[in-house]
Amino acid sequence: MHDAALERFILFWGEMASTWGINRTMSQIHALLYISEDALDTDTIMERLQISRGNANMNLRSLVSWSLVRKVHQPGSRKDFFYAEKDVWQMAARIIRERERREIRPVVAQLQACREILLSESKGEDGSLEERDEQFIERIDNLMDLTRLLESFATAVLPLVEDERAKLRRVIELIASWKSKS
Amino acid sequence: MHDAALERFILFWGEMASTWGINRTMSQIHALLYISEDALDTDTIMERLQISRGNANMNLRSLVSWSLVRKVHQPGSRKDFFYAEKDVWQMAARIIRERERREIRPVVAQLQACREILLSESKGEDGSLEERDEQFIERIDNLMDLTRLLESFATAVLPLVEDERAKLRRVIELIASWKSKS
DNA sequence: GTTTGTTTTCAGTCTTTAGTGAAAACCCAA
DNA sequence: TTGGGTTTTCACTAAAGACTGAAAACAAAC
Repeated sequence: MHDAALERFILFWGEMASTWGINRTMSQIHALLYISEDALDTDTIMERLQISRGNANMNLRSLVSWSLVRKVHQPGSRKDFFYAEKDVWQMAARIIRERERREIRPVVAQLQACREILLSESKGEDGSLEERDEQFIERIDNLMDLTRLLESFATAVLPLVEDERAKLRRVIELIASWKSKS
Repeated sequence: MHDAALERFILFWGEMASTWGINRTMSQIHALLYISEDALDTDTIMERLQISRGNANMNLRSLVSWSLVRKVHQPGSRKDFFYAEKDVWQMAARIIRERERREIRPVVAQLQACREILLSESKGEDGSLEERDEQFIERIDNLMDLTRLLESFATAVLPLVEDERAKLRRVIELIASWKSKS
């Protein structure tokens, strides 16, 4: 039997997720499904992880929205079954894509907003900026550069993960883009 | 005055951090120090962010342990003052290094432990493994590969950020290591 | 349209994480 | 070694986030 190992895997996978700001239960469900060859239904997951139906439902939907798990039908049953992506490269790619979309992209917008507030509120009588404010803007700009690099890196690295053959070509492009930034 | 912009920057920087599993206040202190040209003392930070002494102290220490902020002395005062790293590339490098050390590195050890439990508990009478368990081990191994790639990527990308001149050389090595893995 | 099996929602509760503030420890100068 | 300024600790409290369970909504079969 491999129950002890599975138990341990599920627990630590959940812990790890929570240090990265991801819901613990969501990650535990993911761990369970990743190891299961078969698609599982909600009741099986509830029982295995000792969680409520609401909790299972919410986190399964969340996993589906991250494209890490998909709903599948099982002929002869009206229930939904859930099956996890098994290719770790695809897994990584999907996590990168979603975090980029949900959490990196909005940062540029926020920084831009700060920049605009600064420009509109900081102008002196003669339209010039104080040194202090110029420095502030410069630091905001530096963060924007960093954020944009992260974004472009994410988009550059994704096809690399998803399509083995495209790897080298994309890395070359990546180097070129780094060179032009420095 | 740039107070509205600073306020906004501090708030959203804190929000962003918390979606990445980083303490909100720690990140707000960091935002404040990053924008300040001068080193600030604990009381100034407490007053500016409306937080308690204990909270300020704890999070400042944490920022120092991440190498994002350093304690500095101010001649004529017995207080500690705090000054944030201003180079965003250094900042990124330090965050990557710490997260790698604290949160990626232990994953390999945990996965290894799962693997060992599996091997020791799953052997049949004849020392062979069931198909189910072999599949489990294979999936654990795939996660270990991914984790190791993340690790090696982190170590490869760090000098690249820290030393502009080493950039190309390291990327070349990176490509080589990817090639040998695929 | 009704029954039956299933999923979804959500107000209330629980758990976990973060923050407070006062007391203790620390540390230097006198 | 004593005193005053400063930092650190920690038991307690507050806030945030996650979970529950029962009721409502839904959907397929009859």
